[in-house]
Amino acid sequence: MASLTRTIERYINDLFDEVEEHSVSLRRKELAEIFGCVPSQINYVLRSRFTPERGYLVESQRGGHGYIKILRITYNLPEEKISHIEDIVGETISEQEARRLLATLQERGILEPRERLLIEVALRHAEDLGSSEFDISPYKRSFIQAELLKRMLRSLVLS
Amino acid sequence: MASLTRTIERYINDLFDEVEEHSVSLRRKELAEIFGCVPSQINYVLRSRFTPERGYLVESQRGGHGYIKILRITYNLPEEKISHIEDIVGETISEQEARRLLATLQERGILEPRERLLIEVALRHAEDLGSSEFDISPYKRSFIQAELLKRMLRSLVLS
DNA sequence: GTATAGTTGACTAATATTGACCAATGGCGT
DNA sequence: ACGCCATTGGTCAATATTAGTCAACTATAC
Repeated sequence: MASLTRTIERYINDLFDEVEEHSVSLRRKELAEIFGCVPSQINYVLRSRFTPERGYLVESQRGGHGYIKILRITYNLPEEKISHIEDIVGETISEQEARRLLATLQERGILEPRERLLIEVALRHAEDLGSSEFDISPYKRSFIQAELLKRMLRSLVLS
Repeated sequence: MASLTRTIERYINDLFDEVEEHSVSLRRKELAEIFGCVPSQINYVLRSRFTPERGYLVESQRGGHGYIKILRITYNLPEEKISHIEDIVGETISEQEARRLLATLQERGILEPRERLLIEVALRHAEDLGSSEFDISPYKRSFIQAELLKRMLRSLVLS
């Protein structure tokens, strides 16, 4: 049994491929009927899959002529991409957040698999060192890892 | 008695051979039932065998329709190549030696420029942290950097 | 005999799905 | 203009389902 959420996510991604635009529009109720689910399921898909972390923004309007519009974030300059990445990583980052971000970046073709691997190895090394070798607090470890991650991603964007 | 961990490891490796893909997907609970063990045993196998350092990445999701996906980025790690890395890098390494090694590897086409960049950034970060943030001796810093370098090169299985 | 690796299970955390209730918008009748 | 109300999307909480963590215990290797 396939996951409803993933099915709807794929459907929306296919829409993006078809229109070849930076945005797609849809009607929540219609989409829910297509997939035979409650309308709020669509909100769940948007909230969990089409987030800024994954490079999307969502606009919507209620009432008559209501709609949902999904925008794919684009960058005109490398600096914009860097600042977006820095926003997402933030001051500190959990191992889980970091891994998810890397998966997304690979998914979007920003990172090669081998590059993702190198970054994960470096983060893990920092974690190992901070937790066992030295006795760094979890907060500071996540701060250090955020800094390392930002540096590595920054270097790639500029290369 | 063959170890459960090794048995499950072989099972997953066989899956890779069968599907001839870069990734395989599992359900933790199913796998545990196949081998008649507790689910957390699967986590142990993943943690100890399918690590980034060995060229694998693991993605997973909890909840409904949860899964575990193992990605094989690099593999076929011949023991002699790995020990070769250990020999070249050694116990400690200076920044200069590291740079020279990376330049050579890139010239030989073993490392992509972006991969070299990632490694240099990680080494630099370790150096910065060890010298200014904490107060680590130069010897220990070069030891830590050698360890990091070896881990990153090992993950890519270079010779 | 000690250190390392493997095994187990109780407890924790995250994700997907559903539905009842809430909020906003615009058209239409007055 | 105003207000009703049909229409459209949003929020939240309950529940089921799945994976993760951690620490104690056992087995194996040196």
